[in-house]
Amino acid sequence: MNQNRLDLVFSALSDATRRGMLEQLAAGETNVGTLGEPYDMSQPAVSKHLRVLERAGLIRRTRQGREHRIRVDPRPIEEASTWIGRYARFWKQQFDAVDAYLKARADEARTRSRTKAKEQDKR
Amino acid sequence: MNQNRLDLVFSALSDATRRGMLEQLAAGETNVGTLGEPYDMSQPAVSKHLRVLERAGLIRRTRQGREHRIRVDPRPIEEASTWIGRYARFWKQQFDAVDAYLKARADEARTRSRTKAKEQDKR
DNA sequence: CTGATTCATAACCGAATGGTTATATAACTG
DNA sequence: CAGTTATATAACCATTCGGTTATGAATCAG
Repeated sequence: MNQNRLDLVFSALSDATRRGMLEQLAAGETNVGTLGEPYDMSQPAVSKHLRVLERAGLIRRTRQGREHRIRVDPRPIEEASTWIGRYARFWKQQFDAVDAYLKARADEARTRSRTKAKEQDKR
Repeated sequence: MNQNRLDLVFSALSDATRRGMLEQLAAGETNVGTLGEPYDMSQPAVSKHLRVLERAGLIRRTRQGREHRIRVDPRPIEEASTWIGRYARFWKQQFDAVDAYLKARADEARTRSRTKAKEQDKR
């Protein structure tokens, strides 16, 4: 399908191994072997995970002799964070609004609990 | 593989159709048919996308007659937002620190070059 | 009851995913 | 030079994914 950047980033982040690699890279750039050490998988499997992260633009690599130094490129993460953050904020706000509404209604009900009979809800 | 919650959420978000559905749901809860209208795909395909969102905990459904009312559950998105937000903030901070360092070094180099020029004058 | 509407499920298909082993390439080491 | 090390690539495999068509089940309308 039409794989845009956001698709690739979220897809790359959907694997715990790859998220772990990114977190490991937060401690500083390393080579491929070191990145793969924590995981019980073959070297080609590690190589594939890195290729996925690279295709998503989440890492960059530079050759230093026979080693590949891997470092994070924070820009695509920033993009994804923006999307998801905007969305999360919207729902937090919705939740807070409903919360405030319910609280207000509870207060109101308390103050005129004897005068009011029954409220009809809309929708 | 060992599919934890974060895996499922990011995986669900990695498809533009599903992200679109979530955005559509921000306008309020709807039924399955309405959710699928914007997309050029069969009804079972829509149903499958909803199942993916549901497995990830991103939506909830309630039956009303023959219709299914779909609404967002914002909690898993909040979780994902937390992970990615923390990560994005870390890298922004790193970037800012490097930026500040480079700027400081540039300033220092500027003053040093003036000093060096003076010393050469002395010679 | 009959027929239409809303949705899910089953069965299938091709492509992508995540893993493997085996092999290739390039750089370092003695 | 030969041997070791770091990494990628190829070929393969099972599973998942995103789509399809066909069918089923429940509810609504006349």
